[in-house]
Amino acid sequence: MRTARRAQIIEAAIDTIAAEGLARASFARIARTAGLSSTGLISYHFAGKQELMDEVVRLVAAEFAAFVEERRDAEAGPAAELRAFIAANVEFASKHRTRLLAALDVARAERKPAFQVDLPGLAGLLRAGQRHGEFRFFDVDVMAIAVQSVLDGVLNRLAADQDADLGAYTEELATLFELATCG
Amino acid sequence: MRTARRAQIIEAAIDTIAAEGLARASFARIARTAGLSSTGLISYHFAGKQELMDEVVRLVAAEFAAFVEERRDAEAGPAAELRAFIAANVEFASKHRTRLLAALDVARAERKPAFQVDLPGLAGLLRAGQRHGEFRFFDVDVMAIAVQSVLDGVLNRLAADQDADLGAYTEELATLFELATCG
Amino acid sequence: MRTARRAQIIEAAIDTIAAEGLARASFARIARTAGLSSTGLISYHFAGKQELMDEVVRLVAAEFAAFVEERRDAEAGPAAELRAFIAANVEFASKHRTRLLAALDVARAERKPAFQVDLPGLAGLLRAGQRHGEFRFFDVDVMAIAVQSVLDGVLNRLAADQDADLGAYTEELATLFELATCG
Amino acid sequence: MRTARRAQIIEAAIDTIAAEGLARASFARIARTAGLSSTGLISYHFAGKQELMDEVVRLVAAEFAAFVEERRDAEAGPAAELRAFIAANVEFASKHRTRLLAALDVARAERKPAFQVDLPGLAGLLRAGQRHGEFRFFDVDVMAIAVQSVLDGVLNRLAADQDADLGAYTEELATLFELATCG
DNA sequence: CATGAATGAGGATTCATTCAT
DNA sequence: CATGAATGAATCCTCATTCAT
Repeated sequence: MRTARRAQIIEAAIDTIAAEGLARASFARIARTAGLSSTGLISYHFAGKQELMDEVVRLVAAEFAAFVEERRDAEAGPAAELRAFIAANVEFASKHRTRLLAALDVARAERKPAFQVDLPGLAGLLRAGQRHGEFRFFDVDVMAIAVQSVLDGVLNRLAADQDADLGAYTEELATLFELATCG
Repeated sequence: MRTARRAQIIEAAIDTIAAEGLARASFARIARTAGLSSTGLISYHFAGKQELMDEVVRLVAAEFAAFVEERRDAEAGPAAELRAFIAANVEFASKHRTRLLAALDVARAERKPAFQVDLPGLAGLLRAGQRHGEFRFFDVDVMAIAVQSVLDGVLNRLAADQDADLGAYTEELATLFELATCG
Repeated sequence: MRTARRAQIIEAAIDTIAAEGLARASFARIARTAGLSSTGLISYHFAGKQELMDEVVRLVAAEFAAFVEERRDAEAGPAAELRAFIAANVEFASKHRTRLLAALDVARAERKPAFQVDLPGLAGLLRAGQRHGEFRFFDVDVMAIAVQSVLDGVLNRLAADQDADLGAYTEELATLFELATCG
Repeated sequence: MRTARRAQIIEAAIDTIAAEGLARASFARIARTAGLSSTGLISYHFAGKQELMDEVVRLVAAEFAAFVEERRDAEAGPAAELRAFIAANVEFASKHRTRLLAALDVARAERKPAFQVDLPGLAGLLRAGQRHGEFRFFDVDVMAIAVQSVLDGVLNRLAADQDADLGAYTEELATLFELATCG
């Protein structure tokens, strides 16, 4: 099936980027990772390298969004939801380090904010908290960027130090933003 | 003079990376930017592409550190100092977007934390605040990463949207971390 | 077919080395000789220049060994066999000057004895002759080197003077070593 | 003095060729070996790389010829003189391995018989031996090439195995050619 | 669909040589 | 004389992409 091959190649691209870095993720190396005998197959299934890279970002962003969405509990109130959001982020970053790392590499190289899709949701959550009176009045966009950035930074730390204490990060960050938002 | 040419080439590298992206910052393009007649001249002045890239990061990191250092006021107390640190960061990012962007591109591609040199200083500041009783007890390393990451995120935003309101960012972030640290 | 192209490139390499010298046998010139449209094709078929050069030596050494082997007559006795060996060498050098010249160029540049593979066989022949009592007692290794070197020298002469009298060389050398070995 | 600098550069060229191989003996490396701070100086003192290489061969060939000449004893008779010639050759090769190796590398790359200058002298010696009746009638040119080639081969062996037994080689080769010439 | 050969542009780097100082 | 900067051609090699089979 067309879709299966595409998926296989995307996976190989992710693995290659994570293992060797974006700069060394050539079609040749991706094909080798995928066990394909020709780079021609990649060109056949993707319009160009750009499309393959776009798909890498798109796939991981979708997985990420789904993962986070699953762990939301809209009825728990904004503060609890923010904590859940942070926990879900750290958990995803920890469980799918490779995928996230690859997607961020690509997104950064293209100078696009990694998972733009996510930001509106996060901003909405923050705005809701302000309406409920649970959050103080801050610039929602700046706070959203802040949350996003900090989670990004944690991922980088996880990339460098695989044995970092996951639970500790979650607690520290949840507290940090609890204080920062609730004033 | 040796130093002048090296500096010129480093500047051209910075401009090229900022304008075209790290992936497209070849010796040919850097030489063109610098107005050199040959890529050979770059190789003459630098041991290899790696050295040139290292110098880009080193130069900007040094400028950045000096800029921030100048704006410190050690006698103002940790909280005020943290605020000054954040302000200096945002100001540098705003005034030297191009340079910072280029340096971060390189540092990220090498999967090295961008300006690692800075982190110890920041961590020291945070620890001092805790000793003074001005800051609550948080994990200093996580908080340092958080500050760093958020400033990183701001830079990215600045890269995308050149007209962002600088003062607003500074105020928002200063408040954010004031709350987060003082508890 | 993979093998055919490789063979074609090896042949082109041999011709180029023989015609222009090893130092000028670049991929570009080899590709031109072979009628290829790109040096990239050479890189596609060989892991690197080293591999191509190794194959040049390996191919010619194999042809040479086969040629000599065919002309051996183990039942004729060591003295006659040595003569046959010398004759085969001169004949090969004469008939395949180009190939031998190229292979020796490469082997020499790498400071490896040209056809090391051959030496053991030659040494064996000499030792057999000593056991049979047909040869006097000399240092087998030195004599092997001597035979090899003289044949090398003849090739060089043949390279410079294409019209040299083949038969005369064979006779002279056969007599020379007959006397030298039989004492 | 002009001559002194030239000599210094030639020596550096010899050392570089011997140490790194002809292919890697660039002006840059030769200048480094010589302790010069610019390759420009080499170009100033030599019309081109060709001239420098020619001088390497010329110098060593002259030293070699002088060395051999000193050890000749024209009154000892052709056979003894040939033995002395061989001994002198092996001795020179052993004492000045580096220089000889470099010169031969250059000469071979240019497909010129290494020390053509020497051959006439050797041929004369052989011819004299035939006139005296001490040598049998062989083709003088072939025998001269043979002697030369064998000594070449010995040098190569010495290059690979620095601890080879010098005296043994001399004895073996002297005997070899005594038998070969006297018949 | 898949293969592997082919293409040609572009990559960093090394080279001998020139020249102003 | 000596220096070191500059030049531009040439080096091997990798790349994404195309195409016949």
